[in-house]
Amino acid sequence: MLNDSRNWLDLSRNERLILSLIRRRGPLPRAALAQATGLSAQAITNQTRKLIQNGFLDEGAVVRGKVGQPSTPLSLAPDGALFLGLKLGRRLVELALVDFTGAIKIHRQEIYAHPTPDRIIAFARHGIATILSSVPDPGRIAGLGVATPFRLWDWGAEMADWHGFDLAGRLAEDLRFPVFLENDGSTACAAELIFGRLSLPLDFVHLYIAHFAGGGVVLDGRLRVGPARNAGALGSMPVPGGRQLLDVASVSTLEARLGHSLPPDDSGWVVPAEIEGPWIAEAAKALAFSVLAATALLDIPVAVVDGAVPASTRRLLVDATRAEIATLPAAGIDRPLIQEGSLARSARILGAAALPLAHFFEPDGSLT
Amino acid sequence: MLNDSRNWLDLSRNERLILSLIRRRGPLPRAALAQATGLSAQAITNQTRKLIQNGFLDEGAVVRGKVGQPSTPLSLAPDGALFLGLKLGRRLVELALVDFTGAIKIHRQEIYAHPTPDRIIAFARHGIATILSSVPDPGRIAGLGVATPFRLWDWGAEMADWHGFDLAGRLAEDLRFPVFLENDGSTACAAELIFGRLSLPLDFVHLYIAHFAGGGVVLDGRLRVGPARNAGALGSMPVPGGRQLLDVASVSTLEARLGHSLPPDDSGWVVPAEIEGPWIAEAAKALAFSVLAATALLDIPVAVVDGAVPASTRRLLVDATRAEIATLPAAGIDRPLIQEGSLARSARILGAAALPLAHFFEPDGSLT
DNA sequence: AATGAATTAATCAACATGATTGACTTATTG
DNA sequence: CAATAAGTCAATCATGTTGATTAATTCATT
Repeated sequence: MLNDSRNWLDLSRNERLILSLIRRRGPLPRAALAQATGLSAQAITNQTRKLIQNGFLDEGAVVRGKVGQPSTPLSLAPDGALFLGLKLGRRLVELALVDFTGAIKIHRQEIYAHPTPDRIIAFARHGIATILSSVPDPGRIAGLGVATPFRLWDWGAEMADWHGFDLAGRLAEDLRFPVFLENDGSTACAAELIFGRLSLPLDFVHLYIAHFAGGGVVLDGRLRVGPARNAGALGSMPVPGGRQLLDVASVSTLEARLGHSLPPDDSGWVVPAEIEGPWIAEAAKALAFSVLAATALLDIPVAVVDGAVPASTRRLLVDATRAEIATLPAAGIDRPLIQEGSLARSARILGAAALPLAHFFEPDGSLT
Repeated sequence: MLNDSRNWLDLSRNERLILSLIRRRGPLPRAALAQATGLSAQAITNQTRKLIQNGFLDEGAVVRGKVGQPSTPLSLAPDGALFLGLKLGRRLVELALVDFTGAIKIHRQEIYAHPTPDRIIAFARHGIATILSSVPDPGRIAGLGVATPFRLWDWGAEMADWHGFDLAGRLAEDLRFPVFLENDGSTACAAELIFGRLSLPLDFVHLYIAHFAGGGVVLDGRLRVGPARNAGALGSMPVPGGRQLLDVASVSTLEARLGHSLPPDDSGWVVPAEIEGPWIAEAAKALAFSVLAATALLDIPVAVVDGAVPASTRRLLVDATRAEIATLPAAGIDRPLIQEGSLARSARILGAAALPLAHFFEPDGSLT
C-alpha cells in the first residue's frame, strides 16, 4: 500500500498543497486542483495517484450533469492520518484522537483542583496507551500536539513544580511519534484555521477568552508563531489604563467579579446579568482596542472572537466589541470585521491535534 | 552576454536567493553560498555561472591565508540592474537612480508649497527622460518605484486634485519598465531591510517619523504590505487617550507646537529644547506603546525608529522610547530592543527604488 | 627547507525528480 | 454529430543531487 522507499509522512510540497486545498474547500476534482494550484493537469494526475495509493485521498462518485466528461471529486480519506491532542487547563485536562478530517474519534478528560506534572503525565500515558490499543492501525498516528498555557507557575505557589518541567520532552519519551507543544491560545487559532467551518480570509487575528486571554495570528493562511514562539500573545497587549488585555478580558477577571470560580464546562455556568454586563463592557473595550492595533499593524480584515464560554456570552461579547470598535478613531485604516468563532470549548483540543497535522500536511509545515 | 531565450529579469528563485544573500552579507564565496542556501556546491556553481554571465555578479580577488584552496568571493555587480525611485512629499519631490548595490547615482529634487498631480508628472517625466539619456545602458533599468503618503487629499482643500488620481498608472504610460507604488512609510522600511547597514533580525517593525508617522513590518525577512496594501500603518495605531500615533508622534505635531513649519531638509532645522523636549516625551510614550503592541501580537524582537529629522533628534527620541518601554507592563512578553535607523531622510527615496528591486530580485518578490 | 597529509573550494559526469507540453481518449451535453 | 471538459500517455526539459576528481593552499614532521 505505502511506498516504502520513503516515509509515509514525507509528502512533497505540492502533495501537501493539494491536501490543504481539499481540506479548505471540500472535495475537488482534479481539474479544479490544477486550476487552483497552477500546476498542469498531468502533474495533478501524478500527485493525486500517489495520494490515493497512500490512503490520503478517496475518489468520490463521478459528477454528471455538466458539459464535458464527468468529474470525479477527490476527498480527504478520514483515516489517512490520525492525530492526538492533549489540552492542559486550569481545572481540566483533555485527550483526543482526531482523524484526517477533523472529527474527534475518542475523547477522555479528567477534572482536578490544579494540575501537577505527575498527574498530567500519568493521565496522558494511560490515555494514550488505551487509545493505541483500541485503534486498528496505530501506525497511522502522525503525532501528538499539546496545548497548554505558558507560565503555569504564575497561577500560584501550588504550581511551582511546572517551573522548568519539559512536558513535551517527557511525553515524547515513550512515544514512537513526535510531540508538538504550543500555547493554548495559538492552538485555538490553529483549530479555527484548519478545522473551522467559518469562511475566513488568508489573514486574521483570533482572540480566545478563557481563564486567561490568548490569541493567534494567521498571515497568508499560516499560523504565525514568531521567532520565540510567542506571537499571538494578545493577552499581553497593552491597553489604555496601564493594563494588559488579560487584566480585563478573561474568565479569571469575571470570576473575581463574581467572587467564586466557574465550572470547567458550560453546565452550571450561571452568571447574573448585573455582573456579566459590566465585565463584557470592559472586556469589549479592550478587545476592540487590540483588534484595531492589529489592523493598523497588519492590515488585517477580520478578527475572530471565541472562548471557553457559553455561546450566549460569546455573542454578547462579540456584539459589544463591534459596537466599541466603531467608536475608536480609525483614520487611515479600515475597521476590521468581528466574527464569532465556531469551536468554543473544543477549539484548544482540536488545535492541539492540528499541530502535527500542520507540521506534516500543511504546505509550509506551519510550525516546527 | 544575456541569454536571450529568457528575459533578463526572469531569475529563478534560487538565483534570487543567492543575490539576496550576497546583498545582506556582503561578498561571499561559492562554498559559503552552498552552506547558507542548503543547496549543493554543484547547484551553486551552475547558478552563479549564469549570474556572472548575465552581469549580476562579479568574481572578486581570490582570498588566501586560510587552510585549503583559496576562495573567490562573489559580489554584486553595481550595474547589474538599475532602479528609479520617486518620492513624493509635502514640500519636496525627489527622483533618484539607484544601482544594484544601493548607491544613488543621480539625484534630482524640486521644492514646492504643495504638490499637484500635474507638477509631479511633469517633474517625473522630464527627470526620467534626462536620466534615460545620460545612462549608458537604459535597458538595464528594471523599474520605477514610487513612495507617496496615502490620502494626500486629507492634507487640505488644495490637494483635492489627488482624489482618484492614478499616479502609478499615469507614470507607466510612457515608460518601458513597470511602475510600483507603495506608502512612503513602507518604503522607508523596505530601504532599511534591503539597503540598510544595520544588522537586523528577520522580524522587525519600523517606525518612520516624518510629516506624518508611518511604518512598516518585516516578517521572515520580507516586507509585509498586507491584503489591502495598508500594513504598517503605524501612524493609525490607537494609543491611550483616544488618539492615534500620528496625533502625537509626527513632525506636523512638532510644527503645531512650534507655530511654524520646518524646512524640508536638515539645514536650518532649529527647534528650541523647551519645545522639542515635551514633543519627544509625548511621542516616545506613544511609540513605546505601539511597539509593545506589535511585540505582543507578533513576537517581534526589534523595533527600528527613524525619521526625516536630524540625527540628534532621532537619538533623543530613541532614548526616550527606550525609557518609556521599560515602564509599560509586559507580563508574558519580552520587551523589544529599540534600534536607531540608519537612513534618515534618504530612507523613503531609497525604499522607492527598492520596490522594483524587491519585485525582481528578492526570493519571494516581496511586493506585487 | 622539503615533503606529505589534511583541508577546503570548485568542477565534471551521471543520474533522479518532478515539472511541462502536445497528442490523444473518454464521456458527456447541446 | 459538434463542442466541451476531464483526464492520461509519452516525450522532453529544467534543475536539482551524488560521488569522483582536480586544484590550491596550510599544517605538521622530518
